[in-house]
Amino acid sequence: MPSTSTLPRRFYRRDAPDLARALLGRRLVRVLDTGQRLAGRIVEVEAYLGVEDRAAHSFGGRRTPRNEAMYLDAGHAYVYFTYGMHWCFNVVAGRPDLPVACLIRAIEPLEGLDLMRLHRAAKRPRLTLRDTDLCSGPAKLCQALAIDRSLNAIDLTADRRLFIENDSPARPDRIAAAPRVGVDYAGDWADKPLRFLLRENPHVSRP
DNA sequence: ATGACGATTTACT
DNA sequence: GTAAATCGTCATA
Repeated sequence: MPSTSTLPRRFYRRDAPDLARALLGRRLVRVLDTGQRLAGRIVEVEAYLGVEDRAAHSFGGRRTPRNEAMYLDAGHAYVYFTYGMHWCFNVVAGRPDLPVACLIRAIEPLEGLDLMRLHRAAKRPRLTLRDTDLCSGPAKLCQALAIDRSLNAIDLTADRRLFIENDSPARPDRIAAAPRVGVDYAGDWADKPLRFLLRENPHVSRP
């Protein structure tokens, strides 16, 4: 019987591309106030490299109330609001005061699918939700797992509401790299292969 | 005080 | 394929 445990601080303390690859295959777990457990396997992650990365919120050393969590120690959560309606969840990488992070773009739902479906379908009665529609995007998975501002800046190595378990990592030969999504404004940085995903996995945000 | 803009998703032609 | 939805955040004044 395989045992799992919450990933420790040292797991997160590395540069963002390394952490992004290492996160693939791990289990992201959300425990609601009711005790209900929701979880999925991480299948797609993007790396944001910090001050030199034009696509990053911390580009040029920018530090505002919104992105303050990027400057925390590795293993903290950076949750931000965008497009007037969506939340996105990042895992902070690096070390304190280095504003680098990994955006979790998709997970393969494993636990609590019925509740995920309810979360996703709220106010969207016309939407037919296949399993592959539940968590196949950064804002979709936040909806499904009920991740919002209340979880910004929490410590993923210590918080009982949101953490990542030490499941088997993805085999390196199963990992593909591609340009990041939605960062066309970032010039040269838009083309760099900083999006990592599991090959031929149907739960990624796009092939 | 104001205006432009999103690390997106969904609906529609 | 295109466009709407929708508003917090930030830079500028």
